[in-house]
Amino acid sequence: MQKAFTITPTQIACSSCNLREFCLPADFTDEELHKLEALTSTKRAYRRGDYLYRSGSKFESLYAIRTGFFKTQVLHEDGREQVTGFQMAGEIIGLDAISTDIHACDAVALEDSEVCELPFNRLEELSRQLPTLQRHLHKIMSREIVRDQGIMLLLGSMRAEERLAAFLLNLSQRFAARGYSASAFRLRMTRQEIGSYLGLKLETVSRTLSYFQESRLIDVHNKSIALLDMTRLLGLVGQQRATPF
Amino acid sequence: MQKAFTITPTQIACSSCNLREFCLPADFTDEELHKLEALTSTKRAYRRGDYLYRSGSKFESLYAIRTGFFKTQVLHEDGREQVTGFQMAGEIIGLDAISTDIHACDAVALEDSEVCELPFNRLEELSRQLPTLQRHLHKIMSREIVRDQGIMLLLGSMRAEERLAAFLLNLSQRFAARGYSASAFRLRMTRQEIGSYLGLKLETVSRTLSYFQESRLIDVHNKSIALLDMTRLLGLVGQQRATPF
DNA sequence: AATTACGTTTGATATAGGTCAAAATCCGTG
DNA sequence: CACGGATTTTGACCTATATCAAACGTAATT
Repeated sequence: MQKAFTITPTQIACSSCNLREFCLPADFTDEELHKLEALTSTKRAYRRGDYLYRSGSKFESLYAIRTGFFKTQVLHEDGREQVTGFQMAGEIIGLDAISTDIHACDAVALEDSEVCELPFNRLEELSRQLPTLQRHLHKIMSREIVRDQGIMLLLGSMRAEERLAAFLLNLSQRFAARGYSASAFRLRMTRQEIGSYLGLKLETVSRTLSYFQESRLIDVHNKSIALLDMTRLLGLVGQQRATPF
Repeated sequence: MQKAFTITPTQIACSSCNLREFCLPADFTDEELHKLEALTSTKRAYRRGDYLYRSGSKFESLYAIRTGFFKTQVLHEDGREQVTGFQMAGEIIGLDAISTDIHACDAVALEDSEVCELPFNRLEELSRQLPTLQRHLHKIMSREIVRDQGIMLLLGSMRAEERLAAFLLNLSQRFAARGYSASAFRLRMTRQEIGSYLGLKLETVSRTLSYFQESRLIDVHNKSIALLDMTRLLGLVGQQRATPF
């Protein structure tokens, strides 16, 4: 059996799954590591456009993204859709389904991706035995709640420019945390999907990006984007309007 | 020792706490019931305007609302505030703090209220021993995630009328679930707080309510409100605009 | 009962972002 | 490489909601 976890300065990284969010503070016995390894062993590949799960389908497992990029969306009866999040490597997806045992949203791959399936029953069982894992699971769920509240703040009180700036900086941070460039990356989603996430129309997203470009804040060409001035971008967030006077 | 739980057709209700959300499917031993009872024994009273906890303070416990009404809000650096929820009897509050051990929002009593304190360490410990409790805790957290996603949909894609209609119907449902009238109740929050929650200015809230009143959908006088036509109100939600033709 | 502070309503006007439309660009496929 | 569909950009115009301001109610306080 290969070693399930490798030591890093402050954390243990799961080698089989590359689960940033699932990385755990140390001290497990070999026995426990073995169990954790077993839990995360089922991997699966998805092509761009594939559904990881659909709203309404039965909940069995959480999914940990190994590589790739997903979006989650809820569909309103009348056809309106709301993108509720973009998920990347190391993030856990499917938490919303625990409440009813039915998935409450769709999860769609935005590029070819790999995920680890985490059967939830076994995860619960294991987390009864391993307080560290239990605590970790709770933190992951809580973090999702905090994230959602941040989006409420964004949707409820920010102007288009602020929303977009916050969005770009958030992506930047998450790429950086994974060892990619914080200042240049490829957007995996369309303007329409960005708009849905941010509560804006795609035209507004496009216009605002163009405006950022003129202002030398960013450099966009289609899906490639470079953040040229993070400081000013950061300054934009939390500005009721562009410099009161 | 008084009996901790009383049987209802499908659930067990916690007598000490009146914890709708904490009600659990049956089969606990007396021993287990005793432990649950002990967990939920610390009660506390709050006056209108009191803070249950503040953003930035250390996380120790979740709180189950026994009676009364709270709001939770996050404050942005620049002074903007976003109300992230209104909580009533039987609901659990404080889940956001688990992620960092620091409260991420304020919780403020909107009327005189009573809460049960649930020390989180002991809750985790107990839920390791009682799978039913564990599952329940997970469902509560997941339900919060689903709720938040619903609000994202509301904030991201609904017009003012829809938002308000959805808001009123949501309150109505929750009052009804607690045995109060579904069609007449007192709003515990100001127009400003409603607006913050719904991503609208207080004037827009006021105007929209006035418009609903003219349309004989509701009857408002200050904080007392009666829903006169729930069907039409429901029809409003999910309408891109008022009857296309 | 008078005073004050706070919350609400309503009106007039401004504006951010939506809508509709056309052109430009990108990308996958035969 | 050329085609066709999807995505993006840009323009012109419109509207829902914000903003500013004033009057009005309501509820707590003395």
